[in-house]
Amino acid sequence: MKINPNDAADLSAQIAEAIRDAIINGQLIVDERLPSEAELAEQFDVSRSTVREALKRLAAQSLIRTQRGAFGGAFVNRISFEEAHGQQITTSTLLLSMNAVSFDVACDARFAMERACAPFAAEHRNADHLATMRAEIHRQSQPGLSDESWCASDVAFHRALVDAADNPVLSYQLAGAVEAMQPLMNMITFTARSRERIIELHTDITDALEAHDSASIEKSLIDLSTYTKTLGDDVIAAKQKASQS
Amino acid sequence: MKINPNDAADLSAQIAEAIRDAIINGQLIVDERLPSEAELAEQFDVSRSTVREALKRLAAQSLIRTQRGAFGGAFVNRISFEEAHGQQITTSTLLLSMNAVSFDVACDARFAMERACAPFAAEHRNADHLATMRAEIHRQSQPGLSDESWCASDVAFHRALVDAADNPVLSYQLAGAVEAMQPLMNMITFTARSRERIIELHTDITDALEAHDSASIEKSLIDLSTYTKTLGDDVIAAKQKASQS
DNA sequence: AGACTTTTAAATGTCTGACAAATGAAAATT
DNA sequence: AATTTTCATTTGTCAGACATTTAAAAGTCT
Repeated sequence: MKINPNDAADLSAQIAEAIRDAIINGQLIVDERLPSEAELAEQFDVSRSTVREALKRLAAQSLIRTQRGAFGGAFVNRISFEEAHGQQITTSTLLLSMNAVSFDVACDARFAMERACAPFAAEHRNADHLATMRAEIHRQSQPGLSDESWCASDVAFHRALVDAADNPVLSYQLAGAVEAMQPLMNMITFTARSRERIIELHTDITDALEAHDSASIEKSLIDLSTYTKTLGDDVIAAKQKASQS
Repeated sequence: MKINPNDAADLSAQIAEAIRDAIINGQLIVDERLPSEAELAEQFDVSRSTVREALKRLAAQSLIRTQRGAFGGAFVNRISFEEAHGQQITTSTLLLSMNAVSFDVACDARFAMERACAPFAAEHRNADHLATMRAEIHRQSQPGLSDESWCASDVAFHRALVDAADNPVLSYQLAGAVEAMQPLMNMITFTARSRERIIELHTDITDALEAHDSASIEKSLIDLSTYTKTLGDDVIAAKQKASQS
């Protein structure tokens, strides 16, 4: 095996790419052991350090795992939903925080995706989902709840709604997206009155879910989206006013 | 700066995590230069190789970029939608291929998310989007189109629909999800008759988009999803029959 | 024979020191 | 003033060494 020499990138990046390709197109299958670092170094005709840097790149993407000791080595990793989820959140969170995404755009995207799972949630929801959601609503109605706890409960509520769709692919994609947008959502300071309104909508959503009424879920989610955007606009307006004075 | 010594993980992983945290919580801002490898080695009290492995981990996630030469170094990278998109596709593709996701589940998820952007697409679509979609439909109706070209055109069509929503966050999330599921979709062998039916639905979608008719877009997408699942079931049934004989 | 301990080989993790290559600033030259 | 050269800095790569971990293999004891 030899690396394309006319490619300008670093050797370690090229080697990482070569191995990544081999994994993606199935030349290396799950749990298969890669050659040892020394062997790879010989095959690619580079030093062991360079091979190691390449392997660390792959490890950072959960494509491989390494094990020390005899009969250890680097193995193709079966990436789990949890790992993928974690990576998606890191990437998406940074993407949003670094690219000046407006609150409205993020809000639209978040609730649009959530709405997508309404029909499935309405069909597959079980008692556990409903219980979780009602428990979170109860928590949200506690007086003196801190902003962090409020937000955490909000995430848990929506997470339960997404999970009710009983589709791991949908859960993975949506939960990642929703969680990544949380920092943006946290810009909002929730007053007692706005909390009350949101709890109202959460209750509507849960009731509709219990009644298998997909259309009502979607309607309430649209209302929630609109209301959240209003709150966001207020915050922005207040900020602008503060900066002017 | 010192690393928690009671943590069992590799030093390079710990250092990568420490720097990643610093980036995520804003202690390091975009385009800021990190200390040189030698300085980091001193700060963390490890060798330069270990620091380098940590930096390669971060580079693999597009969190930093490096530049050689005097006044070069590692800089906090402003992750772009393209980069994030690419990473999401790699992760999601592997996740799906390695975890035995059923065709129906993937199909449901894919079309559910696409449906989510229908209202926005209906509102924001412009002539370019419609032109792209009609061009792809035209391509799809060419006789003798190879399976690869057909699939590529299908992706381009749906990509245009997603982009019509004019929401970069939605585009990023959905395009990534749709693209990641493409390998699963490619299991299907599209006969002339099934292509005809899909083109019909694509035309319906485009017409509805032109008419700003969100409900009809959603309805056609549901039909398309149902029909695609039928095709998938046929393939699976044919496979089972083949394996039995 | 079977259970336990010790040895050992193989692999990753880390460190040191060196040199190559790139790169932009500063100095020297025209 | 413009151009060229020098130079210091930094990443990229290499070679070799040792530490640590690990499971198989060999040895030992009951």
